Order: sequence, then C-alpha cells, then structure tokens
Amino acid sequence: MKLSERKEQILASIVEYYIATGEPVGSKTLLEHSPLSVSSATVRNEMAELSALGFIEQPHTSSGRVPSQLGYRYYVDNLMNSYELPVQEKRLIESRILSASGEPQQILEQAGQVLSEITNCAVVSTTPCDEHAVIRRVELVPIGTRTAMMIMLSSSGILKSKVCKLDCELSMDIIEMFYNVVSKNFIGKSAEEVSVAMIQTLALSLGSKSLSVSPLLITLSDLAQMTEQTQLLLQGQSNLLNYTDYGNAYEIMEFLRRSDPLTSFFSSKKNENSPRILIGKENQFRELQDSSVIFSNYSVSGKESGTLGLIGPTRIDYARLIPSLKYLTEIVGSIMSDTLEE
Amino acid sequence: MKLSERKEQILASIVEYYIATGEPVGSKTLLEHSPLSVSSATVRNEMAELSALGFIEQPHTSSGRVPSQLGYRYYVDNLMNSYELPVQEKRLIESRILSASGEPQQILEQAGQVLSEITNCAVVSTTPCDEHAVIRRVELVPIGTRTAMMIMLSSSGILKSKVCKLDCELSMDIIEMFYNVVSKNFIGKSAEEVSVAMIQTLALSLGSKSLSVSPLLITLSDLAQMTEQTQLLLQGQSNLLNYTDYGNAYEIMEFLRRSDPLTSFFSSKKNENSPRILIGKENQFRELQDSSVIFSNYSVSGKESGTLGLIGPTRIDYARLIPSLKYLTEIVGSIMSDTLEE
DNA sequence: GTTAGCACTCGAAAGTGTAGAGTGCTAACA
DNA sequence: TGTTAGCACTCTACACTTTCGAGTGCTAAC
Repeated sequence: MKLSERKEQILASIVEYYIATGEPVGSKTLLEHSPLSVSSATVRNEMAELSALGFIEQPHTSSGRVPSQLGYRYYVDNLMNSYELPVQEKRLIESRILSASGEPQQILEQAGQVLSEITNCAVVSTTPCDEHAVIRRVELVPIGTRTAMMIMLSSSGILKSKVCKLDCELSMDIIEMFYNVVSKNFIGKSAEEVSVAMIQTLALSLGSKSLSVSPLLITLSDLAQMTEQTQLLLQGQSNLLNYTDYGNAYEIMEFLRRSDPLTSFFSSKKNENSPRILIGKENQFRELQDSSVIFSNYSVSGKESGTLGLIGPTRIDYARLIPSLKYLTEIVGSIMSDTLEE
Repeated sequence: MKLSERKEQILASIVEYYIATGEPVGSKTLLEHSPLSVSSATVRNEMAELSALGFIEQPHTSSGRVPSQLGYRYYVDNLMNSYELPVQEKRLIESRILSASGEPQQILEQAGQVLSEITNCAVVSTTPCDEHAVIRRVELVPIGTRTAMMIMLSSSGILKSKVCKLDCELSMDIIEMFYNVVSKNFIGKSAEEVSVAMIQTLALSLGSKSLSVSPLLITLSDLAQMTEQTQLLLQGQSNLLNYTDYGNAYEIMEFLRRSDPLTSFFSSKKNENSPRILIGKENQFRELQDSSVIFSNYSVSGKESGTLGLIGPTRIDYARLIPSLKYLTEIVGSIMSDTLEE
C-alpha cells in the first residue's frame, strides 16, 4: 500500500520523534518538529486515517500516537534515509577490531563490543560455521607426563583446544602413532565426519595399542564437535536496562543467555539476504515480541559464515543502526578472510 | 563485643527472616518464626537495645527492624551455622565442571555458570595468575603462506594464541630460526621478562634476518603480555535483576563490566585468608556500597592463583553461599592442579 | 525481669481533585 | 473539497488526603 506524500511525511515524523524521545506524539508536538505547514486539525485528520489504516496506535484514548509494528515496517521499507557512517568513525572501528588477536572468537568479541557501544543494543554474534570446513591441522602439546593439550585448527580458521589426560605416560611412540592416525584419517575430513562410530572402528583397528591412544582419539572427537558447533556470543545486555518501558528486561536477558534458540534461528537464515530487520512480532520468539531484531551475515572468503545481530526495543534508531551493523559485518568478514588468505 | 544469648537469638532470627523474605521484621512476626518463649514486649525491649547498639535499623519509625551492616557482620562472625553441601550436589557440581575442556578459562566458565545458578548472584572470577609462571612452550602453526597462528603455553596452564601476519612467505628457514630464537631466549623465562626492549635487542642481534622474524617476535611479546594479564570473567549478572529494592542494577552491571577495578582488587587480596566476606560499605567501591562481596581464592599446585567471587545484595544467604563458594574454589583448584601435575 | 495495655507513628494503598495534553467532531472558510 | 478554528470531551500524571494496620516505646502492674 502506498500512502499519500503528506501521510508519509507525518508517519516519518511520528516514527522519528518517537524513536528519539520515547514519548507519544500529538498533533501539535508533531508540527513543532516538522516542516509541515498545515494546522494541527489537519494533522489530526491525517492521523485518524493513519490510525484506521493501522500504521499508528494510541496507548490510551487521549494520548499522542505511537508507531505500530506496521508503521515501523512502512518507515523502514519506504521512508528511512540511511545515515552513512563518517569515514573517521569507520577508521576508528576498524582499528579497534584489528587490535584483536586475529582469531574469529576474538574478532567477534571486539566487534560486538564496538557494536554494543555505538548502538546501545544487545549484540549477538555467531562464530563462523562452514559446513564444508575441514580439519586442517591437529597438534598435540605435552604438558605433563600424562597430560597433553590438543589443538585443532579448521580450514575456516576456528581454533579449539582441550586438555587430555592419559592413563599411561605419553611416550614419543604414542605421539608418533597419534600423528600418523591423524594425518591418515582426519586431516582434510570435515568435522561432521568424525563420529563416535568412526573413532571406535579406528580404535579397534589399532589393536593392542588402542588402549593408550584412545583417550587421545576421544579428545579429538570432542574437539571436532566443538569445531563444528556454532557458538553464540552475547554482549551489551546491560544496554537493555537503559530503556524504560521496555518489557521485562530480565526475561529478555535470560532468553538471550539460553542461546540455543537464537543460534539455530540464525543458522537457518544464513543464506538469506541481509541485513534483515524483524520488528516486534515479526520474529518468532515470545520473549522478543516487544523487541526488534536486526541481523546481518558476514562472509569469510566469499562464503556466508556467521551472523551479527542487534536486539533492542522496537523503537530503536533503525536509520542509524542498520548502516553501522552493515559496516561491522563487512569489516568482520574482510578481517577474517584476510587471516585465511593463502 | 559479646551479646547476651537472647539478643543473639533475636539478632539471628532477624537476619535469617530478613534474608529469606526481604521484609523488615517486627517483634510479633519474629516470635512467630522463632522458638523464643517470651512476649512481644520483651522482644521489643531487646530490639530497642540492639538498635541502640547499632546491630539493627529501622527503615522508618514504625516499621520492623532490618539488620545493619554491623548486624550482618556479627551474624556472619558469631551466629551463622554453615550449611554443608550434600554429597549428591557436590557430585553434580564436580561432573559439570569436569565436562569443561580442561583449560583454565573453560573450567572457570563452567564453575561460574554453576555458581551463578546455585547462588543467584553475579559471579566474577579471575584467571590463574602466577608471578613465577614461565613460558613453557611456543608453537607456530602455519595457516596460509603468510599467516601463522602462534600459541603460547605457560607453566601455569594458560594457553593463549594469536594470528600473526608476515610481510613475506613463511619459509621453513624462518620457522626454524624462530624456534631457535624462542628456545634460546624465551622458554623458561617469565612472561614479565619479555619486554619490548628485549625484543628490540634481540631483533638487532639477528641482523639482516630480523626483518622477516620481527613480526613473529612482536606477536610473541603480545602473547606474553596476554599470558601475564589476569582476566576477569563475569557471569550471572542477570541474577541481580531478581532482587527488587537492590540499588541501581544497571550501575552495578556497568561497574562489573569495567572489570579493571575488580581485577586489581582481587589481585591485591590474593594472599589473604579466604573466603573473605565484605558486607556493604566494607568494600571500597562506591557502586557496591549496597552489595556484599564474598570471594575466595583457589590454588593451583599449592599456590594461590586466582579468585572466585560472588556479588549480590547485602541480604544474601551467607550461610548457604559461603560453603558453596568454598567448595567451588576447592574443586576448581584441584581440577586445574590435576591438569598440570607432572 | 517480664508482661499487658495503650497511645502514637508512619508508610502503603486507596481515593479525590486538578492541570494539561490530546482527541474527534462540527461548522465555517477559501 | 480540503483546510481550519473552536469546543466539548477523555484520560493520564501528579499532588494531596484519608484510612488502615503493622509496629513502636512507654508505663504500670505482676
């Protein structure tokens, strides 16, 4: 549906004023903050129609208007002027992210930190997950006589490590055998392929030696699983406390902490266009019905790999946040790709 | 100061009832929840004296009494019966922590998770920091032709890694030279000793080859710094939102996020007896004047290494939390020590 | 030293009144 | 026909008052 130009102007004013102040907008107030040169009565008439069409709502009979979910949607789709990040700020952001250690986790952590600061939203991000990633390298670093740290590196740059305890001394023999087994059976395989069954078969084939190697193989399969699993990072939750009249902050924070639903939600959206904006009930989660979720995927080496998302009240500043999020995903992707470039 | 037995009994009742309900306790209510067989008037007389002595306070003239900071202190020092964790729960906790990867960070993360669940407090913990720890191992894992991941392992079990980008190809030559330099100059040294000056001197001594190795050395010094730095982990903040009438939760959460003050606070207390209990203004932080902080150190291989801490309102259940915290520090210490055992 | 009784205090909750922002409708106007 | 001024009406926020009850301190008697 296409609104008249004046209605659009009024709707945009309502959305922007409400986003800025959190106060419902009356016809008079609106005129004070808009270039419109008509009387308040005219505005009232237009507002009544916008109400009837469902674009704006009244918290109570005699209060100003507030954008409805539909109103926000129309605004985002048709009226919003995206604000472009100034180059200076881009530089600043870039340098902060480059100060991270270069590992995906750390890059995301820095990016999330920056994003939560500039957006005042909660930030969620998923670690890169590439179904076609393969195990590139496995290292075994002895720590004690019976303990070693195993490190797994995947082709998508994920590094995981785990301490492994053995039942017997970790001799050169065992280490050598382990590396042999690894290079023959694991390197170049995807993490998914490393199943418990596969480990068992392998252990059997080693015969008597399997006893000493099997703790290592179990650790290896744990690592494969950890590599395969997408992790959800959560930052800036405390930002949500700043919004008064924004539902039960505790409930939202608890929901975010339970990470699983969001992780699978993001994975399912991985190949769709981004950024995606879900306003209010457009998202499926009961706990986020009063929230907006904006998310965008970053690509590592040309492949969609993970997601950065923002969560805040529906009255967040879409025009400012969307470009910020977009820039952050671009830069996260490019820095991660850099690391992996051959 | 020693109170009479009856006063002690009354104080204990007040503290316990108030901790349980959050409601100020009146003389009548107190009798309903106490085995005391005197009249409410007698209790009132005793309460008046306890007020005069500063052990309890009245939020307003005609309301029940609430323990003062001094009252809590007396309770914790003299009246509290520590509750012992049932073996079953201990088992459960242990198994959850053992499921972590064995790295200090992960162990702490699990422990913090458990602790925040059973205490309903915010949990802070510091990674182990051992001034006498030395660099045990440095590994260089090539990722691309010009990128490599460097991994540093300290004798206290800390594992840090960073991606390093080189200006030229990472040849076998360079790798070999790097390992040489490392084993000659870094292994067995403490992380503190790795200074910028030292790196520079070293680079100079390598002459023409220094150009290709120096990015690696810089990364090495970054890693040394990361190893040396104590990190603060923060969990269960959202628990704090559950306490009504508990100051500005946002302010507290922001304070916890700024981690530096707490990190240095904990480091300064590392060699003191634990657990330590700071009630209300007994701690030095303006933001935590209405909170209690309970912390306890864990030792790895016999040396005090890091801290687990709980932060909540002054009316937390000391009798229950202190044993839980104590048990968690014991188990964290023992699991970490296990990993390092030679 | 303990207790019953009583007058007193004060906060929480519920009720009342008012100011002000905002509305919808109508009739007049360009 | 679209715009506007005017007006009666609605409803919230806020301040103020009243009431209720939990709790107190004090006193006199046991």
